[in-house]
Amino acid sequence: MGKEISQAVIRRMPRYYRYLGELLDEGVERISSNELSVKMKVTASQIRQDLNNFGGFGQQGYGYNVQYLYSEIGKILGLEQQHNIIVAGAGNLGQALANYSNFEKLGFIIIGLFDINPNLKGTTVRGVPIMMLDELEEFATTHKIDIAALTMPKDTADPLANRLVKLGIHAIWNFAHLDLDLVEQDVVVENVHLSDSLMQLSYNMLQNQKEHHKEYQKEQQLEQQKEKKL
Amino acid sequence: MGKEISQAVIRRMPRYYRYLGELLDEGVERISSNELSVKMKVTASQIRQDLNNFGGFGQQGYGYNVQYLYSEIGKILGLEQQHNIIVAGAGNLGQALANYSNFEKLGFIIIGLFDINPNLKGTTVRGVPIMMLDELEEFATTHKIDIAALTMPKDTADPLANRLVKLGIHAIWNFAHLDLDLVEQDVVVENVHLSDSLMQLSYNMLQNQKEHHKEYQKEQQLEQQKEKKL
DNA sequence: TAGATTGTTAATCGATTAACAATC
DNA sequence: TAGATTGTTAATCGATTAACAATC
Repeated sequence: MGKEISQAVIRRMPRYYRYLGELLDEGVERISSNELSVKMKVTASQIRQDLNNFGGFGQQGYGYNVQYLYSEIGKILGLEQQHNIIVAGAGNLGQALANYSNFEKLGFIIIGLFDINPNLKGTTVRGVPIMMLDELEEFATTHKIDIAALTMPKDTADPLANRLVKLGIHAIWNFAHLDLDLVEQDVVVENVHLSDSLMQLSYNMLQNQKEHHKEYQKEQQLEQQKEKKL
Repeated sequence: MGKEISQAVIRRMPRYYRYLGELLDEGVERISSNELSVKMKVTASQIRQDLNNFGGFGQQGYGYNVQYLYSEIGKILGLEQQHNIIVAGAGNLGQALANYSNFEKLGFIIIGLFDINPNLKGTTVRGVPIMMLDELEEFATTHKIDIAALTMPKDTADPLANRLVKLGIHAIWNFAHLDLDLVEQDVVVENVHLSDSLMQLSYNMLQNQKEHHKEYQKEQQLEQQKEKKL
């Protein structure tokens, strides 16, 4: 019952949320799946199908109320509750995350950074304290931690992830370039593999170039044929 | 002819590449699709299908030569050529990218950071110079730029992206939280939307909790039934 | 040669799109 | 009421898995 909603659908929800947020800012009150589909460059059918996985948020003959739909998608994505995040690894990436104020607007609050570099001990990033990793257990007893972001080198990620899970953290935002090998089940992991993303870009660049080259060759052939005819 | 290979397949290629690299480091000489499928937690069928989009890299009765397959996938992903990257936005994220040495191992070299903050002018990150955005055009005439990473605030992303495209850069690695609106076609864009990723994590956390709650309730019911019987 | 394992075709499954009756 | 647009069912398309003949 309540068959699982596919991750393909889930991945699209934040994008809907973003567009609806923009419409809200622009003061738009209502929008039809068709209008939205044009803006977002997807089919209206997909929008309606996606939304109806979660319930009927629209009204025949009217469309969707932007404010209402926006807040409903927020609820679906769990944004009405605050999420406390710790970042394991206070290197550049970790500090970049702590500095990124947009997460806060969505209710994701970074409450602490952890590292092993003693030089960082006691310093802060945008008011967020950097602590030593061996203070983690103590910190966990006095703070509610919902999500741990892993931004440390990949060779230390596995044991640390398992240590975090033991502390009761069941959501990991993994920036380390490996697939975590977790002892315990039912931990939610979201991977951000930047080099994978870069390689995908690289592949698509290459394809793009190849297509160009083909087109160029075709043009050349046509020109040669023209010349022959003259 | 040569029907397009789906992005679903492309997205998996870097992961194959990563696992093969690890096997190579471990000195493993050959591997069957079945062995690899166990390691990677995918089906052997998928591995063979994916690879055969690009050609027959294996040998019946033997499997795949790790070294060979690794290098072939590297070629497919365009890793045998160097890619020069500039980063537009030398904030924390931009600097984090410049500091991340792993990209270099894959042939992605960050050759310059650009920002509008005059305090950053003349400074460097890991030897990479930070320049002012108005020096961009000049820099482009003297350097080959393959990829531009956008890490600046989203309201400046669109015009800058179009400015980059005009300079002949046709690959954009977009970290700004919007869908770029590009005037010119045939630009390859790879989006990294960190807040989207975080929202997906949030959704999955919520689902996970709900399932737990259900299981817990079931257990409670069972216990109550037991008690009644006694 | 016999055994193993690929490459590839066929079957299944899931996701997207189209169509339209329901209804505001 | 007539027009618009949803929610939903049906049709199509694509991706994944299974099966097996080809072949090393």
